[in-house]
Amino acid sequence: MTAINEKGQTLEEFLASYDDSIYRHPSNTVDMILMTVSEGKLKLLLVKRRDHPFIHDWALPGGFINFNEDMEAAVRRELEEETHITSDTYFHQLYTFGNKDRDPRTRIITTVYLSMTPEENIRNAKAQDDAEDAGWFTLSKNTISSDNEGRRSLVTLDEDERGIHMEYLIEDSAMGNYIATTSSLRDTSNAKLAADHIKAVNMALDQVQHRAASTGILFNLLPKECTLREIQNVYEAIIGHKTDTGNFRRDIKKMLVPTGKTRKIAGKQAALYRFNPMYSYLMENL
Amino acid sequence: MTAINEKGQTLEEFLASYDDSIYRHPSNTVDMILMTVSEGKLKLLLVKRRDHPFIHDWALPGGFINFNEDMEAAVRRELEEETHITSDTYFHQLYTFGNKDRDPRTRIITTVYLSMTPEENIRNAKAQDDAEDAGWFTLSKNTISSDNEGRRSLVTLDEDERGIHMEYLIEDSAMGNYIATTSSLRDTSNAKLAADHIKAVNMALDQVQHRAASTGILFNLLPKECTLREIQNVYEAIIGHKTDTGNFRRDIKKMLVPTGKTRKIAGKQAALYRFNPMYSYLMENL
DNA sequence: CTAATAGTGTCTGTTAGACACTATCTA
DNA sequence: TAGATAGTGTCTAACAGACACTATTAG
Repeated sequence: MTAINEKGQTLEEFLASYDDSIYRHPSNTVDMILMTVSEGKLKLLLVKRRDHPFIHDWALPGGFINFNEDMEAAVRRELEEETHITSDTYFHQLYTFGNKDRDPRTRIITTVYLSMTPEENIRNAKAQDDAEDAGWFTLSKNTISSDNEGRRSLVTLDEDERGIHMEYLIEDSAMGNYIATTSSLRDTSNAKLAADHIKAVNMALDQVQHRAASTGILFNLLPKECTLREIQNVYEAIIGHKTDTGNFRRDIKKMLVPTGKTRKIAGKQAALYRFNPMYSYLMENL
Repeated sequence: MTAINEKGQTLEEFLASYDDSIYRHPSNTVDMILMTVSEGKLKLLLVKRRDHPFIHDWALPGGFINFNEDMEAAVRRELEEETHITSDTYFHQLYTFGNKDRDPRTRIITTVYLSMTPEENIRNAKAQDDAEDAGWFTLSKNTISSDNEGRRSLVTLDEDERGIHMEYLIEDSAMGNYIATTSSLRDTSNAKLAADHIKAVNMALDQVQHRAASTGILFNLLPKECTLREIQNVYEAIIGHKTDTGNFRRDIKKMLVPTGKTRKIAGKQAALYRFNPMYSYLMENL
């Protein structure tokens, strides 16, 4: 392991002479799509920015990655700050946004993580010091037109307590061999999302809706043991419409193990199940 | 648009006083999974590192993102350097790797892009100044065991001219609601991949194999007009095994438009088709 | 004619959507 | 008993895998 480079340096000598301070470097942040299901609706946490830039806009919670901090550690830190829970919250990487002009402060490259937690794990996420407010927004996406040229959809974010309504037009169109997506604020609403956050929200919605059917991702929104009806309620909140109970039960059972236990809300007792990720299609799929 | 923050600053005043030079910043790079199909095999371009760190290891081609350069622009720049073509090469973002110790030089956060190009577009990719060699490696992945606990697979990278063989063991196992993946160099081979590049290679293989069946991604490996047999050859190279011709033709035609033209290699003339991305399942899927 | 490539037809088991039905518990 | 929740059974159309078959061209 004492290989030498063309300048005759060992690795240690090379590293000692390595200096990248002559270059200006981007800043790196993590942002967080934090989803939960509450009252049969898919919800997203947004914080209202207290300072420039994008002052008073609603933004994804997030922050800078410390130089000596793993990206996942930064996500966990942000999650704990927002949800006040230290237990493991599920998240996975969604996308990295790095357009050079996406933030007026400096070059900021942000990696967005999609995280989910059961409603009961959230202790009233409250505004942090960099936010003047925080709220859970109901998320939905509806196709308004679709043909061989492309598809147009509407992504809406609603917060009832504060009466906030945001509406973005998403256009997917054929570009050679792939689909290009653009998004634009639709009406002169009373609020808007900061920076390019609508892109992340739209990607997250698409991904969650797609994976809800083929992977066990929705179990991150449920307690470890749950009834078939609870699973179906979460599924319907994600996809945005009702689905057939018989068919849903027939199919979801392939991913479940009965616990033998039961629980009752009203009427008949309901059997409790546990999710086994290896039984799901996760292995075959992505 | 002259909103004022709590310090009484306008956006302009805020930006003038903004200074993040007191923090040490990570470096940001893009790396590239460049795939093509040649002689019925899925190939990946790797370059052999000329300098520390990971000297003499095989690595994904890539480089630093300039401070004033969009990430996609950096990818295009790297692609042109490697393939010597300026025409549009397809690519999409795969994943961002940012563990704090992944590179001994400094904190380096790299975003990996998956790109594909038809074989005829490659002008003999040659080693750049930071590489002492470059080669196209045949990629394959085989499951060696699978049960309710997890799955073990082997990813192999082979280069015949130089007689290079690399073999990595990939282990997927159930962790709560999701699947954790680990990878390890399997045998004491004559070569290995730099840094954490095997993770990116494995993710890329999984993603391409999965998407080959449900999206039109493989058309990025083909000329604009092609025969059904050419499409099937590329498909089989990606998934790594033969498939039924009748069934494949029946299904792939849903994404295609006949051009009316024909072409002949030997035997019967073959009809030429063109891919229409909107006919594919891309819209419904991810 | 044969060899080589291109392309079709059909059977069958599995799956997905639609929908009508039964079961258990409380008040 | 009614009302609420839990859970089942069945029909059918669409789809996917297996596989046998026909078509066109060169020499």
